[in-house]
Amino acid sequence: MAVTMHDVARAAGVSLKTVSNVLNDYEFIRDSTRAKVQKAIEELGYEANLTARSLRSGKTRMLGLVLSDLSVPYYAELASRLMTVASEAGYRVLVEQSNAGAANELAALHGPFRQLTDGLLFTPLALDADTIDARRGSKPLVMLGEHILDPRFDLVTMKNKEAAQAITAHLLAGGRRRIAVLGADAVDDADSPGLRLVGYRAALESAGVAFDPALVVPCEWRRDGGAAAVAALHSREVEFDAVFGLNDAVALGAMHELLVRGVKVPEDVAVAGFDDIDEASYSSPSLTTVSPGMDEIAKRSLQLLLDRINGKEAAPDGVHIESDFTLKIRSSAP
Amino acid sequence: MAVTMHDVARAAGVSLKTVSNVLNDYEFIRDSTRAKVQKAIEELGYEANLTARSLRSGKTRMLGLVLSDLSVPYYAELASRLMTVASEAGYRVLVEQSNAGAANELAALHGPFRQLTDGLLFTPLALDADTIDARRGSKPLVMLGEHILDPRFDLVTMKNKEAAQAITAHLLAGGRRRIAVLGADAVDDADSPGLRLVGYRAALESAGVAFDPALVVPCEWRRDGGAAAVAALHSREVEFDAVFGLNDAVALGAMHELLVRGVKVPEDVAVAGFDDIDEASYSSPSLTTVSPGMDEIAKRSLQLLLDRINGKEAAPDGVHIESDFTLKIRSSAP
DNA sequence: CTGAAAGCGCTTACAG
DNA sequence: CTGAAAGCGCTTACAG
Repeated sequence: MAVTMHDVARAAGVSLKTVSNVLNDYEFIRDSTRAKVQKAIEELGYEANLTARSLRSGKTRMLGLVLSDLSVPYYAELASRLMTVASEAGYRVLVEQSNAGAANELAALHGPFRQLTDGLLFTPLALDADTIDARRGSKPLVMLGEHILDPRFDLVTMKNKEAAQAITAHLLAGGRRRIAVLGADAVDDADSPGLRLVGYRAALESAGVAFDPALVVPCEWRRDGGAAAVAALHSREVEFDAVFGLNDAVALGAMHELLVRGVKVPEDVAVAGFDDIDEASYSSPSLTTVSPGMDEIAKRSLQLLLDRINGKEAAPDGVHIESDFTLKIRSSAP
Repeated sequence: MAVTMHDVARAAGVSLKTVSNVLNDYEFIRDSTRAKVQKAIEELGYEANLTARSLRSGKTRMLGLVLSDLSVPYYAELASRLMTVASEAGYRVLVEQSNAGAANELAALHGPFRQLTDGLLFTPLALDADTIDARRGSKPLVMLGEHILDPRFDLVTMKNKEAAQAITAHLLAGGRRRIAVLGADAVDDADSPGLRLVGYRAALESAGVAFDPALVVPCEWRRDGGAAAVAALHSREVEFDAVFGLNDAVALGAMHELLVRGVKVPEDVAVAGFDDIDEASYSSPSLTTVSPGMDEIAKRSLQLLLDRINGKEAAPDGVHIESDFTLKIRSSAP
């Protein structure tokens, strides 16, 4: 049996409430009383029972993080940073992997997972805004990423269009004219791929280069997706002098496939990505990409969520935070 | 206010205990009673309060996972698999990052983190066996990795020595004679680096190749560590025709640095790693490495922990599980 | 500034 | 097979 507040109260010769007051930093306690209680806590090695505290207070001091798959480097790096920031604020992060499945996303939105957390950082990939709004529950919910862009929600996003436009402009400035885009459907939508494609087209237009739908190849946002997309371009005999992978994994997979096929990077084909995961600095050649400001995203999304939890942010509509980006020019597209 | 068991009991016209029996799949309930209760649960949308259940039962159905840094690909991939396996067993995984610091490891071993979990998967890097044993607490604890090899603990390890020996033998069979080892001190100890170094030396000996301490370069097990180690070898003008990075990150960082310096891989220098992270298949050239059986490690370590929690594994001494390895021969060292 | 009491929502002996 | 009661260890009004 663990030591309880009762034991501490008895040892210190005070009531339960007084122990509670000391534990919760209540202001008006006589110094002598506080000292007695703290001495008893030390001597008995008392540790507050978090479960009991949660049951009574209704707060768990855990935050939920829903993402598709923790083994995806971008998510792993984001989760790691979020945990660090959360821990400084006295919170833990409980991760739930959705595998981008609607059923899993729905399950994370209420049910046990939600119950265990005081607020949710949610990267939706399958559900739409109305579905989420209908089941959002009463606890704070902050959306990460671009799948949902709806003023009803708190959103933390990156400047997808502007960043994609900037990196495409960089490729164009390097003399590239046939820039393949890997990871988007030719259909424009408001999702991350769609927004990045819009940026790509805007850059082409500014440079007076015609858009060729044959250069747009849909694929999974993974290394093998990028590799398969390059293979598809080759088998269709589409010519290109640059590749813009809509995330780093796609770009790195594409680069691998190009090099395997004897294509020189960047001499024959320049390669650019998006995310600036750690690996991008250490690939060979190192990968030109966009840094979407992951530190800023981690810090500000967590702060927003905590402000909602503590009632410090009271805007009735959603707050929209957009992180800044920077171009990382490396060897794959100098 | 959420719906409680009281509400369900009232709606179904039964007692609290009966509702509890239905929820906990107690055998001897009349079908008609069970049906009544289930109907009430459905209609009211009742969900059990996990915090209350935990307080009463002393079980949280959460498992702790302590590792140095979730943004390290090997740990991210392991955590992802563990979460998937745990979730199938009805458990969640709470991750704690230690940054390989003794204070953090100690804090994870008891205190709030331990309280929140029914058992711990622990990757110690800083603490020694005696310190851990003194504070291990009463809840199940399974050690991952080789830092602690002590029969007092349940251990899940990989065949470090044998695997390192096998991959070194592969490099030797390819005609390499000056194989640099990155990521070990020249001192043999029983830790992962030490064991892998022992395997390396055993392979040299079998092949009748003399061991040269100048080829052993200590470094952090990260991409930048591998890169720095290659730079150090070059500045010391040590000649070598192969690199064995003691994990994939080191090998990939080393390969990057070699290519940047105009060294051809594998023509001039062959490169091999250890771990078989996803990235190893997609680097350029793709990385020859050892797959330590991460799926097996995830499954068996979790099973062992659950068996301890449920009292199914009662061996008084620690159980030692060793996963099998396979060589992955790729382009960096064919 | 401190105390006595109630109650968060469950599970678990104990009866019957 | 089911019920009434106690209690897990806290926090929170309510008094004083």
